Amino acid sequence: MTRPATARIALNRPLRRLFDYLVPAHLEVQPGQRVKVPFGRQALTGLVVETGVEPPAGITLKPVRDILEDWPALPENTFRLLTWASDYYQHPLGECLFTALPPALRRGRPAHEKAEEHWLPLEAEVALAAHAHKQKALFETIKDQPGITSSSLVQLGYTRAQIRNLESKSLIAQGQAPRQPTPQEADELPGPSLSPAQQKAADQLPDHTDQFSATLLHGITGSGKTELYLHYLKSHLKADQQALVLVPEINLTPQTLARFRRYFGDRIAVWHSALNDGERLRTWLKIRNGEPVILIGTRSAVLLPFTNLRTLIVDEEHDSSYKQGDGFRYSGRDVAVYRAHLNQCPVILGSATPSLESWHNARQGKYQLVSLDERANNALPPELALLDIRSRPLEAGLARPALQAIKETLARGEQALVFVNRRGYSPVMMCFDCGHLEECPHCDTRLTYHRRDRAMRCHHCDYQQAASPTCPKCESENYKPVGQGTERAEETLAEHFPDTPLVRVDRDSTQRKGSIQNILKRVNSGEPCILVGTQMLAKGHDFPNVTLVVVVNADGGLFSVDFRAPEQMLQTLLQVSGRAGRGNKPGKVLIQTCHSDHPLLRSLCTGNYPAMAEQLLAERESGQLPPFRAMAILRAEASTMQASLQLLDTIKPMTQTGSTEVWGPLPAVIARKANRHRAQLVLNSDNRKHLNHLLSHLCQHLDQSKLPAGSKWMIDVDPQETG
DNA sequence: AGCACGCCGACT
DNA sequence: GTCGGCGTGCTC
Repeated sequence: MTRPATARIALNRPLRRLFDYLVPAHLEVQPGQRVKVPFGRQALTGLVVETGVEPPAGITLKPVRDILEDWPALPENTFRLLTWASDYYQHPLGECLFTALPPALRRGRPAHEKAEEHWLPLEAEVALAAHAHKQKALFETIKDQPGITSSSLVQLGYTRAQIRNLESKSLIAQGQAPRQPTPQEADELPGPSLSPAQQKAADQLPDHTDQFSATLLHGITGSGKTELYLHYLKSHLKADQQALVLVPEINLTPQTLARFRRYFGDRIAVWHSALNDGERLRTWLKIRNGEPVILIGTRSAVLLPFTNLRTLIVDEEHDSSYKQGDGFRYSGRDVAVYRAHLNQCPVILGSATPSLESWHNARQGKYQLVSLDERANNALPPELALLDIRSRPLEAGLARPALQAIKETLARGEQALVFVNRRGYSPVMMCFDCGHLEECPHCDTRLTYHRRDRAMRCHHCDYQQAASPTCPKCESENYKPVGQGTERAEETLAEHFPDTPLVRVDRDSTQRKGSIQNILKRVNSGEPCILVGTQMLAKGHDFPNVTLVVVVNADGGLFSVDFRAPEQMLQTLLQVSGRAGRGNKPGKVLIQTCHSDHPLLRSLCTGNYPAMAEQLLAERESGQLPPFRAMAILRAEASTMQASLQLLDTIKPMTQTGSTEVWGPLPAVIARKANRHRAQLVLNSDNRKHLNHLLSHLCQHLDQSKLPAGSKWMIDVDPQETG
């Protein structure tokens, strides 16, 4: 008796289980392949996990309806990577596997792209109605860049209707794409030239792209890490090989891209949240087909189905945005390291302020440490100084000496940057008579005041209301914003420096597409100005004429409940300090604080990150915190706090094993979000393997047990936010 | 997650 | 009498 052909299939559903199907004789399936299957009374796209399985007893299998293509959408190494990640992060396999597919393929669409439309001009000049500015501009763009694609035009702000309009007037037509340089030609483009210090670092980078190595590249701000990446890829990546460069979302600017394109031409491809479904599918197919792309991408790019990936680079590896904050809570950086291991290829982690995890790994010899401690172009490191603001009069947060320093900087024809560390300092409206603070009706948070549209918003749910001109409680008119938001700093600076342009950079002022580009262009013109802004200013940008950085308040991270706060504070402050003095003029950084004798701030002023990292690591070790132990958080939410705590209380006994210490259950720092009451149990283990097994058991148990209505739980492995 | 089934309140 | 609210249970 021969067994019928069967397949075990993963579905894009939050279910920690797989489903078995019969495979009809006329179909052939293999792991990683997309299939269409009946599920309840719906038809879903599934991914084959295993074939020839013994189905559980007492279940009548349904047959696979069809295959979507006869090749595996997920090649073996990508499949193995995701299987590992599903187990490591305790997230359902189906959802993990589907994150590696572009939206079109998740929905069961066919795996080929619509041909790209390329446009050519048919006339040399156009006679259009005088008011048709957009159409004229569109025509000019096509004339300047013959062969430009519809999607590029849409990105430039034109609409498909406008394109169709010009086509109907026979002014443009679809035509041949400009010839793409072949990989060989891209290979012949010159590489960047390196300074002696850069060359010395380059010589220490791994030689082989066919064996695993992990390198931590610690390069101070302005030392030219990107040149090193480019040089490395130029000299080691072969013409038929693929590479991945992971970057934080906000670092993926047209400037970064242009730098890579200069050396690799059209071998460069991008992957980030702003791509549309068509662009996603096209790039996904390129990668799946093994085209020798160098992909610049954000977090999720590490999950793409590369078939010949020979080098991984993680830029700004300390950046907390590499950790996904909901759903499949993976770390793009950590998955990249594992992927390099699976592929037997090098991974380079670069940062001016490496994460303590990576620093620890380097110290233990798991990663090779390569240091680049000279700035490029003979620029000097900035000089850092603390400015104690205890009992000094402040004007919207700025002390007299800080204002004086700004004045002197402007007088020299240079630019100043005022950095507002907004963590914990959102502009809140307060009544100065009765002390009333407006709270979100659905969350345990304060509402934040947005001057632009006079709105009060909650940053944790979608609640908003109009700002009242008087105190909602006592109707006093003495109702004003407190704290040091960028808007207030901007006002005061405008009063002090009426003749100097002020440039504000924060989420509000840069929401419009391309507005940050305009801002940067203006700053780079070099005219004296004052930049005022938040985190967005801290990273990556190169402002050659900024010679002074003022940090309005450095104290946010010193006494936080989150154990990562001091690390993140130092990283942010060093990154923003790195904006000063990148050109040929020396830079100065003034850090306002109420704790000028705090050892962390003192060592910050030395600018010596390795010493700071050692100090922070010593604290982590004495507290038995990561990276000295593995941490996972079991979070619960329910309609009451009591229900959340109770759920965790019943689970707690299961988590107490020899190698695991358990804290809690405790209410989360923001105990109520969108009317859900949240609590958590923190698990700490000396042994990552034990912790992983414990979590697997826990999931199994929780999946089987019936939870009270409305209760939910989730697991966060290597949590970034402990609140 | 969907989707259906199921058992109680306000509509023609 | 029924349309529809969302609680609960199941999906190979």
